[in-house]
Amino acid sequence: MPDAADPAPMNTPSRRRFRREGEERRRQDLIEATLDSVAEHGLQGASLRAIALRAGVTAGLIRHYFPGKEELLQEAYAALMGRMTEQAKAALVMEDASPRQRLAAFVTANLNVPIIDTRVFSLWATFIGRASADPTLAHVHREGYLGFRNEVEAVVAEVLAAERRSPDASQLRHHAIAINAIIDGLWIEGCLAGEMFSPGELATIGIRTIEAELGLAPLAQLQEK
Amino acid sequence: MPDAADPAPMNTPSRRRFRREGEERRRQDLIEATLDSVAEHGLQGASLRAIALRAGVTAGLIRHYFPGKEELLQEAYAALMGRMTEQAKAALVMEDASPRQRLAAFVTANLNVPIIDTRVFSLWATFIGRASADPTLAHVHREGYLGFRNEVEAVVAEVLAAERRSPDASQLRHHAIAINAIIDGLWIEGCLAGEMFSPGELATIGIRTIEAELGLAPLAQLQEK
DNA sequence: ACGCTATTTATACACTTGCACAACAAGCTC
DNA sequence: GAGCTTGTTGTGCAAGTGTATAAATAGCGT
Repeated sequence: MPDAADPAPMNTPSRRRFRREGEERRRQDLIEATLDSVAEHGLQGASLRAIALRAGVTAGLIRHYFPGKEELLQEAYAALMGRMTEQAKAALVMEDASPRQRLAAFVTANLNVPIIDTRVFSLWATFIGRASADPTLAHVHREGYLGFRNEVEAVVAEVLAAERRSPDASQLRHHAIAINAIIDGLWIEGCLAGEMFSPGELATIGIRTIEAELGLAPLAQLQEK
Repeated sequence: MPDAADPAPMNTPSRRRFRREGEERRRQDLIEATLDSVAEHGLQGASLRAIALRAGVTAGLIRHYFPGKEELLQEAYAALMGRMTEQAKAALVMEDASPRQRLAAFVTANLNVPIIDTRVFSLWATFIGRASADPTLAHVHREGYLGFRNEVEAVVAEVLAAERRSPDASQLRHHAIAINAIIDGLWIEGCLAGEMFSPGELATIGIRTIEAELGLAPLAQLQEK
């Protein structure tokens, strides 16, 4: 049986065809391929060859864009964190909404797809497990965490102000820490055991718990039409 | 310069000295060495040779106690989870304590050393990052999580019963989910940024938030003498 | 004191890994 | 279209990986 896949068997240097992509495009593709590899097989499975295969290039090219594997992983983590916090904050920009509605929307957004997602959780856990040993990863995390918490603190301040309450800085900080913990904890439960919860259940629990934490009368039913 | 480190250079088969340990002892040592390796350098750094070096044996021995690396890692994770839930539950066995005191003690125990610990967190995150891809790890986690949540639910039921309140199963479940999330979330914050909180602060926040969630009057100050 | 056996070491092997470097060609500039 | 830059490929290498297996010895039963 002749080999139909190679019609010209003689003198085949047959180097692989390729296209030159813009630098930014290539870097993003490589970072995305890195995140996919890490999510599927962990840091162990994220070899340069596996990443390159996924990105549709050969392994050597990676060294042309990144000094080494470590830097690629760090940039990938930074990109992941950036996307996560960006999505979370996007839920806060609502015109013509009361602070309380914005807080509820924020919680709901954080406790549903696409933020509740096993792939993202897998990535988050894998990277953060190395944060205590890798100062660069630790720094990236710290930035994202503080940004998130400050965002929470700002909304909480608005909500309480709308209720004619004026908490001091310490109380505000405690509220933000607690609310952050509630969202994080429910997010983890949802990512790890999503099928144990009915749709929207986690968001409902989150809103109720946060309202209790802030001492707000639970008027959740009134908002439903 | 003569080699002072080898006083008998001729005929030195010089096989390494060793002691035979009991099976259980060796297995535990290997598991501990595995956890240490994973905590320090992640799953990538946990090579059989690194683990064996830490355990004071040679790499080949591992295959005498475990079918392969994967099984060793699974048993290590199971051992870790077992230890964590055991420590957590230990805080619940208190004689002559009101349900509410037991709940507070449970929260306090979970939000202080040794449960708040960067090494344990690093291990937890590393393993759980692989749980969505490895059914065995996922099962180990699920067991531990449900055990923990049921424990929480039981204490909550006692606390509410002592308050002459009789929640239905759904309310109880929601309380348990929320409280579990609060503890998990604060645990993560403490592990990742312990120096941002004063001693006992997380436990205080946790207790206050949980009491608000359960609708209990905050009599925390009264318990302080 | 002497085997016996199971624990332990040591070595070998096939394979993967990250990185270095030379060869090549895609596509812009003139 | 010729020439040049540089993005991209392919190959090579030393180090490290998990696993297999043979050789050695520690420590028990007798």
